[in-house]
Parts: sequence; structure tokens; C-alpha cells
Amino acid sequence: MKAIELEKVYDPKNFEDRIYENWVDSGDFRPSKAKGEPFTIVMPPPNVTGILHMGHALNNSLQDILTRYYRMGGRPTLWVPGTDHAGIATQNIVERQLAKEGLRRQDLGREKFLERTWQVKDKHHDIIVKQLKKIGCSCDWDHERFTMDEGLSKAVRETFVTLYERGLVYKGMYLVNYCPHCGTALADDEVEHQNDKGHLWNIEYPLADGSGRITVATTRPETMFGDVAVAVNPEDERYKHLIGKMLKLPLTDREIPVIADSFVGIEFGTGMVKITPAHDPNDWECGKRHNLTPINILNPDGTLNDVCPEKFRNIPAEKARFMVADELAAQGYLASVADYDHEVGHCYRCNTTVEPYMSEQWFVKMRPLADKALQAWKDGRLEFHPKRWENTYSSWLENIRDWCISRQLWWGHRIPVWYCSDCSNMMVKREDPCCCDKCGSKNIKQDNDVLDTWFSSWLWPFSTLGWPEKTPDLQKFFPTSTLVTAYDIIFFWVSRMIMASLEFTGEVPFKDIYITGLVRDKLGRKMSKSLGNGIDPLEVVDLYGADAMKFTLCYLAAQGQDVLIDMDSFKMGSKFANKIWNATRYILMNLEDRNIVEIKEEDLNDVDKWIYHSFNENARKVNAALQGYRFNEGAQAVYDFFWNDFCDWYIEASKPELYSDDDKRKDRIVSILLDLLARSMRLMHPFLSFITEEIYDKLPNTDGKVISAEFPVFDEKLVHEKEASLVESLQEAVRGIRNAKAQLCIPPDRKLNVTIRTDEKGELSAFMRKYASLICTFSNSASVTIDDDKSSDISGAFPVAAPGFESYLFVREAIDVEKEISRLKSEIEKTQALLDGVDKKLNNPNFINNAKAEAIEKEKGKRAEFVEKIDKAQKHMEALKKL
RNA sequence: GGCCGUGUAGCUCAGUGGGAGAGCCCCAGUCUUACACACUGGUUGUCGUAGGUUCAAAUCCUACCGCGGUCACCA
Repeated sequence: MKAIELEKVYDPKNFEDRIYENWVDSGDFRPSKAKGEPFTIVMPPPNVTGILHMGHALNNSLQDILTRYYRMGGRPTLWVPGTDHAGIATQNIVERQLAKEGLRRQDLGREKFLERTWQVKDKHHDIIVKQLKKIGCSCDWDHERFTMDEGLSKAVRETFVTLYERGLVYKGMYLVNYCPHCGTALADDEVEHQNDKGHLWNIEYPLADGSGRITVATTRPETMFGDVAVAVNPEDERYKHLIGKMLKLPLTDREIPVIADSFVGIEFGTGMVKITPAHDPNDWECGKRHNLTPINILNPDGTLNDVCPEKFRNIPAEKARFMVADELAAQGYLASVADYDHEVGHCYRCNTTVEPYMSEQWFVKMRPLADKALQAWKDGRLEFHPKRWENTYSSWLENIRDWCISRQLWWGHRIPVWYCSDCSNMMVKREDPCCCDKCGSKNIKQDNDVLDTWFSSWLWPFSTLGWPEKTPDLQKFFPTSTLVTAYDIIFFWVSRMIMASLEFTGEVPFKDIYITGLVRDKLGRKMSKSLGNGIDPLEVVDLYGADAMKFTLCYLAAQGQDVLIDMDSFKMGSKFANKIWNATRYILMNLEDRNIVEIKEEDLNDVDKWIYHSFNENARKVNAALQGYRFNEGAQAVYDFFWNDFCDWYIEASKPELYSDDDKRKDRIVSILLDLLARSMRLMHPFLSFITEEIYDKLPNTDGKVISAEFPVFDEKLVHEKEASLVESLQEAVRGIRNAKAQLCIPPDRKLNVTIRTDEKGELSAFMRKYASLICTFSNSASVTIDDDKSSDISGAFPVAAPGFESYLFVREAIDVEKEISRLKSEIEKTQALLDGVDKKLNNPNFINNAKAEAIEKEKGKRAEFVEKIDKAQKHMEALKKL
């Protein structure tokens, strides 16, 4: 066999793209034809016009790890990628482009505008797909979907019409959240409340009979033109006599009544509230209770309309607010103004202040859907990881309100409803009608509005697999296995998918829901454009490689915890990848003239058994971690095994054999090293996919690709407890010698003679004797002698204690006796404190009577250990004093 | 205000009933025939505060303090 040369420096740029292309070309991401339960994940579709951020990187890294793990586990595995059309966001982008050309969408007309939007979508789509590929997602691109694809659009129509038929979709005039900037209604959860600095104005309204004035408090004086009443609490003694009286509405010639309603707080403000049903949710409800006709004072663009006095017309509400206040002051109606902080709704897409706005919209009746979703959770058909998110889920469903699904946009699924202009018949149709199904008129018009983007994404887990058709994909891969997403869309998306899925397929869309943390900067702040603290995943890939990014994110992704990172954080993964690269490079450069031989169990020595034992234990940990969604534990296990055990100890221990003159020994060790390397690549593949594939391909002892290799599982045959514990003693001896030398300020290159005296003659002493030369090499000593019958002369030697044995270093040079004595003193003190603690327990009858037998045994063991340590340390001190 | 989370080494965080851990940082040494993105050794903690349960608490319970999130708000 020839030596294999690896590039001297680990550079992921040399192979990541190539390997990704190869995976795609060979169809490695497609589900296998294997039997067994499929593993399916649908990717939360990113906004097609968005840019991939660290949240996506985290989310998709974890999905990739799961997908690769189960794929290697032999299950047919499908990860469905895709994007959503992001109605408002995408339309905003195109409208901004148009604005630069001095155009509005109305200037183009609906058809031309949509054409242009599709072009923008296509361009952005290519970017986002490229990004997903760059970070290494092993999703099946043959299954890629877009929410406005033909099939998914059909699913949307089917859903809308069916819900309408079931009485779960209705149209009506309601007060909705309206964004004047985006020009559309929003759902309740698309409104973000922020604390804004405002004012509380006290305004006086005169009684119509001239008997005086009352004072109302408001944060929005401009809405007074929509006032239809003033309400007081019926229990409020101050105002009982006013109920039923009329008031003159200042700046207008209207009169409005004083009414009684218990929603008014007696304590707050003046205890009198102006009622503006068309512009406040509470007033809307109050108005309904009292049969008051709402008066709308706003144009759709958020300016005051013709209901208002002329001087305020066509002025934005926020500006008009102060003009109205000034006018009121001028006319003597303004009693006072005070600063006032309050929560104000803002559009989650453009941050404009949202107006409660009266309009005709389409709604989904949510209660029946929510009840099913709640029941599925109560039945244990759904499980959140971490579990606490179930509270969020259930409390939202319990307090659910109807969902406003119509949007006054052009980009999206147009509502499948047609109106006849001749007989005003309304038709809700799966297929476009040609004429009115009542009067036959061809004069029909489709509803102008489109549906909320979430109305298509809530179908994602089954619409992507072909629903409403009963496709083979749907039958095989639905319900899906796991959903991985961030907690900020549990309401928007997760719960709605569950509702839709239960309503239309009768099944939960997924059993496990893994909720990731949010990626934040090191100060704990959300990454955002405005703060400029975002990290671009592509920049991370460019600097450190996709493997480094995925591994680092995974290593930090403790369940339920946010991930705080900066650019330097990724050095961690990068250093680990570099370590893997170099360890491999070293082994492969030593293959010249070697032969791979079969290794049987009887060929393994104690150290070999130890490393296989450790590998096996870590394989068990990784399997358990990934099955339980404890990603960081998996990453830690592979890191610890490969770096600490394999590189730092096993490879070092193999060197004497590797450099011996015995070809048989050399073949043996090389074969084992290659075997461990191959196993490690398989174990690490989900976490570091590219480098493991690149190396696996180069290993002479492997066939095929690691992506489709078998994942290591716990193997009873690899358990070697006894050897593992013996090697740990060896490590203890080596560390003891190294420590002592360092503490005595003896340069590392000064080699000492060492005698190791074991407490007993037995397994340990035999083992130590067998591996004396290894201990010698590791500790950089001149010689290591094992003395198991206390026969050798140790006078003048410096002792180092350990459980079961003691090492003696022959140090002739003057050492700092004082310093060493004080070190031993403090060691004795520390140990004595531990011993006292143990004794306290052991002398406590309650402990002896109540504690588990094994706990007592453990305490006794500890006691013996501490006593021994103190005893040895004391002897050492005396020995030192004699030096 | 309700609910949820969180407070462990200088920093970022693991650990969830029985001897306080990792990575980074810092200090000292080493270019030892893969790796200076390395190796060896070392320093660092009232495990937020106060009670309680327990033979035993960083770990369970209660209260409080700090931080964060989320839902809902009364003009």
C-alpha cells in the first residue's frame, strides 16, 4: 500500500462545493428504497425574498444532523426543502423598486405587476437555494416546493372552499388591524406591540343643555370625529345623573349621548371614555352592545377622510392628532395634556403604526379547529421538545380568536370567490367559473383580495407531498416525523399546521416538535439589521467552512437555550475540523508499504480495547443524544472522543508500534488506526459532513460514501470495562509524573528515572510492568521501573501518590523544598476537608440507615482514598524535610 | 399584570439529589518525526440571596432580587 497525501493545510474550500455537487448528482439526498419507517422532515420554508440569517443556519443545521443521522440509520429519509411567497414582504420589495422608477403598482395593473413579481421571486429564489446548498443541507431538491406552485395553490383553494362549505370560513364587516403603509389588513398575531411615548389629553365636551362640561381622557384626539358616545361606569356615583344626557361634540355640529357601560374603569383617567367604535377594539365591542353606528374617519392610506372637518382632511392621523389638539386648545376645550407611555401596535413587516380599521374581510372560524388541535396534544399525539412550549401552545389555542385571512395585496393566492355584477350572487369555487351559476351572466368578477401567506404555509407538511391528491409520497412520508423550528412562530405556523392537518387529513402533521433557541449576539441581543449585529452564515462558511459552522452551532445548541455567538465562536468548530484533518493526514502518511490485516479480538491489547471501549461508549451517547434532541451532548461526545481519547492518547500510544521494525506490528497498528478513523468518520458525519466525506473517500479501508454508510451503534462486543480502567490508571501515572516535574520546575526535556510502586502485586502491577515503556514515553522519563514487592531503593526519591500505586521520581537537583512542602500542606488541608465531609456522613446514623447501599459504599471508598492520599502526602512531606 | 425561562470560573455555557466541569481567555514552558487552528502543566467559583425538604441540595420546594422572553392590556 502507498502512503496517501492530504493537503498540508485543512482548507474546506478545496472540497465542500465539490462534495455537495457529488451528493446531489448521485442522488444521495433522495429517500432510499429501503424498507422500514421513513423519517421525514419538512423544512420551515424561508421567505423567498429574504436572506438566510443565523437563525436559518441553526435551524437547518439541526435538521441536517437529524436527517443524516436517520439516513445512516437505514431509514428512507426525506427532507423537503422549499420557500414561501411572503406576500407582504415580497410585494413591498417590488413596490419599492417601482417607486424608484416613479411608479405605483396601479400604474402597471395587476397582471403586469405580478409578472414583474415572479421575476423578482425567481431571482431571489436562486440566491436562497444557493445559500442552503452552501451550508450543506442534505435536503431532496427533487422535492423542492414553493407555496405558489400549481399543486400548492390547488391545495389552498381546496382548503378555502372546503372550510367555506363547512361553515368555517366567513366574510364580514369587522374592525381589523390595518397597516396603512402596506395597505392591507393583518391578522392579530402580525401586530407587534411596542411601548411608545405618547400623550394623554383631557378634553372637555359641553353638555347639550348648557349645564356644564364633562372631561374625557384620550391618547388620540383626532378620533373624536368618529365619536358616537361617551361612556361611564354604571356604578360610578359621580356620573350617574349624566347617563342619557346629550353632549356637544367640539369642532363638529354633532351631538352624542352619555351611555353606561361596565367596561369603563372608574379609577382610570376621569372615568369617562369617548366611544369610537370604528377605531378602537374596546369601543367596537361597546358600540355593538349599545347598537351604535360606527363612524369611520380614515382613508385606506391612514389619512383623515371627508367625515372630518375640512382642514384635517387627507392629513395622516398622527399629524392630525396634534392639529386637532391645538384646535381644541384654541377653542378652549383642552383641559390638560400629560406625557403618557403606552403599548401601540405596529406592523410586523414594516413597523408602521397599525390602525384598528373597519372593513369587510374574510375570516376563519378557529374554535372548532383549535379544539381538535388541543385534543391531539392532550391525547399525547404531539410532543414538544423542550416540553415547556406545550404551555405556549395550549394557552394560545385556548384563547384563540378568529383569523383574518384576506389581504389587500396582489401577490398571493387570490381568494376563489366570484361576484355576479348582475344578480349579486356570490360563488365560492374550486375551479374558475365562466359565468354566474345563478343567472348565467358572464359579467362576473373575482374577489380582489389575496389570502394571508400563512394560509398556504399551514398546509406545508401535506401540500408539499401532493395533497389533495393521494400521491405515493403522501402515503409514504406523511405524517412527517419531526418539525424543527424557532419558538417565535409557534402561533403563526406550528399550531396552524396542526389544525389544518387534523382538519383535512385527520392526522397530526408531525409527532415531535423541536423548538430551537434564538441566535443572539454575545450581549444577548437578537440579531437584526437595524442593530447591525447580524452574522452572515455565508461569511462564516467563507471564513471557517460549513462544517465548522454546523458543528459550532450544534455544540452550543443546548435544549431550550438561546445561542449566543460572535464570529470568533466558530473558531471552535474550525479548530476541531483542523484537528480531524491533521490526525488523518498523519495516519495516511504512514501507510507506505503497509498491508491492511484483519484484526480479531485476540489481537487487541489492553490499550486497543480501551479505545474501542471508549468509542463504543461515545457512540451510545451520540445515539441517545440525537434520538432525544440533545444536539450539544452529541457534539460534545464526538469532540471528546476524537480529540481527547483518540488523538491525545491513542495515536500517541500507537507511535512506538508504528515506528518499530516489525512489519507485522506495523500492519496491525495501521489497520486498527484506519478502522478507528473510518468508524469516527461515520460517527461524526452528521456533525461535520464535508470533511468526513472527504476523508472517508480517501481511506483505503472503506467502500462507498460515508453519507450512506451505517451509523455506529452501541456494540456489546466492544465493552472492555477492565481494560478501560487499567488504562485510566496508566493515564493517572503519566499525569502524576508530568505534574510533579512541572511543579518542581524541572524542564520537560530533563528525563528522570522513575519507580512505580504498586500497593499490591496483581493485575495492576502486571499491567504497569507491561506498559512501563509507554508510561516512560508519555511522561518523557529516562526509565520507568515497576516495583510491586517494595524491594527497590527509593531513598531520596520524590513521591507522587495515586490510587493503588505511588510513583517515585529520582530528582538529584536541588528542588524548592519550601515551596513543595507548602503545596503538600495545602493539598492535605483540602483533602482533610473532603475527608471531614465524608466522615460526617458516615458517622451520621441517619445516613447509614437511609442512604442507598451503593451510596454508602461509594462514601466508604472515598474515605479510604482520602485517608490514603493524606497519609502519602504526609510521608512525602517528611521525605522532603530530610532531603 | 398573567405565564415561561434564566442567574455556575474573567467570557460563552454544560451539569439536575451523593467527591464543582468544558471551550475560550490568562500565566509558565515546548516548533517532542500529523496538527503552534498544536502539545504539556497551572490559576480562577459564597453554583443570584434567604429560608425550607432531605442522612445528603448547584440540583427539589417557597419567597425575594436581577436579567430575558411572551401574551394581555384601560381610553
